[in-house]
Amino acid sequence: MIEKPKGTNDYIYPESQIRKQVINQILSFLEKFGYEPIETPIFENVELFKRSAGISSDIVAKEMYEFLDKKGRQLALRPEITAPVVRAIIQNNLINQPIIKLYYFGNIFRYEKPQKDRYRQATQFGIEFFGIDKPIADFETILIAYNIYKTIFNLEIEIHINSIGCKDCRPKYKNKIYGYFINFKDKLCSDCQRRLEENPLRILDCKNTTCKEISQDSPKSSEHLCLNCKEHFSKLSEILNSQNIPIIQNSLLVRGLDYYNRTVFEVKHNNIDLAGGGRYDYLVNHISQGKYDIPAVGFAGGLERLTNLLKEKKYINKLLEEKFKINIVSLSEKADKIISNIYSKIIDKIIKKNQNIEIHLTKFDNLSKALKTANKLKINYFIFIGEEELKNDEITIKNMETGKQEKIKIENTISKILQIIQNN
RNA sequence: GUGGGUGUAGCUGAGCGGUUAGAGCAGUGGACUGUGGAUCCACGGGUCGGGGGUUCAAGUCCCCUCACCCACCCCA
Repeated sequence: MIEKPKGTNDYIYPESQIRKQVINQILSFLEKFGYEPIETPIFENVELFKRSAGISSDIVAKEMYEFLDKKGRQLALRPEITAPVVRAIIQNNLINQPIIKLYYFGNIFRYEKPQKDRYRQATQFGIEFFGIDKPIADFETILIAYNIYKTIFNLEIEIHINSIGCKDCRPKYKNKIYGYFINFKDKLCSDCQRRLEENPLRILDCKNTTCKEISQDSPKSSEHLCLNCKEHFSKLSEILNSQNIPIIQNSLLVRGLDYYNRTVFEVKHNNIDLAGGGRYDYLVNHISQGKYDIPAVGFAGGLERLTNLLKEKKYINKLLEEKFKINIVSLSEKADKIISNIYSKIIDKIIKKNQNIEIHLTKFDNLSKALKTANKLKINYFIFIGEEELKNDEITIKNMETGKQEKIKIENTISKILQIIQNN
């Protein structure tokens, strides 16, 4: 037996149905804000990720699925989707538009040790908003992320938010942090001793008790922002507060991708990170190698974390409401043609009227079995022709809930069925 | 990548050195051959995750391996 690769999943009913409905709700919601869909390849040149998400991030440095194709091109399965979107808007000359609002939905791949909520092939949705560097764009992005979880799925969430500064103030802050932690080097955990040299900001994120205590008195990013960054962040906070978006200012929040600047945020439920994002004003410049310079902000959310959570919350029952089901059954070889004809006509009408019903065509030798099967399928109306009906050119229609049934002439079947559908 | 736990029928669980691996649910057939859901009866289904070892004897003990789960790490 060949089994699926580690960290991957098959999604079968009912989970496949839940996923479909959850993602449909999210995507149609995003379109209300004027976002348009974009699709990019699931593999790209390795360089795209190394130069954007950053060589110092674990995602790129340790977790990428890299491979050579038959001509020796260095490729990678995408570990995130922001860099590909940026690449795509540059390559397709969308860059001249004053603002660009895009959303995506697709798989990402990370070579990690799998657990619940964490798979090697995962599904992300997200938005990217290009063209506005003002806090109002950050606000819109956070508002959308908030409403996806709060309004659509009714989840209690926290928005953690921070500003990590810009290319002017961030290096200075980094130096301060380094200068602070170097004094405690021996007390830091082994990971943090390594981080101190690679990216000292990450120490702020450490869960080790000693490191946490040391971090308490470290220089706070909010106190080391330049005036512009400080103003940007305080304006954003003001707007969010005025709209009663429950934010938690978390000066220890540092995100794992190198391209962020200024605003970074995470959407959390209990301790689960549902989504993360922020501003990346230099990424377009970076990927276009200095040709274009466009500010941007966005976020990405994980579909699996959301659906796993919804399963626990029993929200899914709502998503799996039964459709109205009709079963058309032949009980005799001689009835097959008539039944098939009725079936195809009904299907034709349903398609034209866009009715939300489910229709099953079955064939049994014995009525008892046919009914048992219909029962398992949770059929609402059971319609059949057997020897008895054939004698008088009739068809029997049975309501499975009440058990009531009636015989009608075959030629009246379609209009009767349509009438039943209409009434339900 | 580090540490820990789990893996027995389609699903959920017993069994923890000793007959032919046991149960509930699900499935199939029948009681009931043109009327379902209920009940009763019968039946089918297992390389006990995989490989190796210890032993007269291994689902049970040991080693390796694979997968899943948990805590780190990291992150969606």
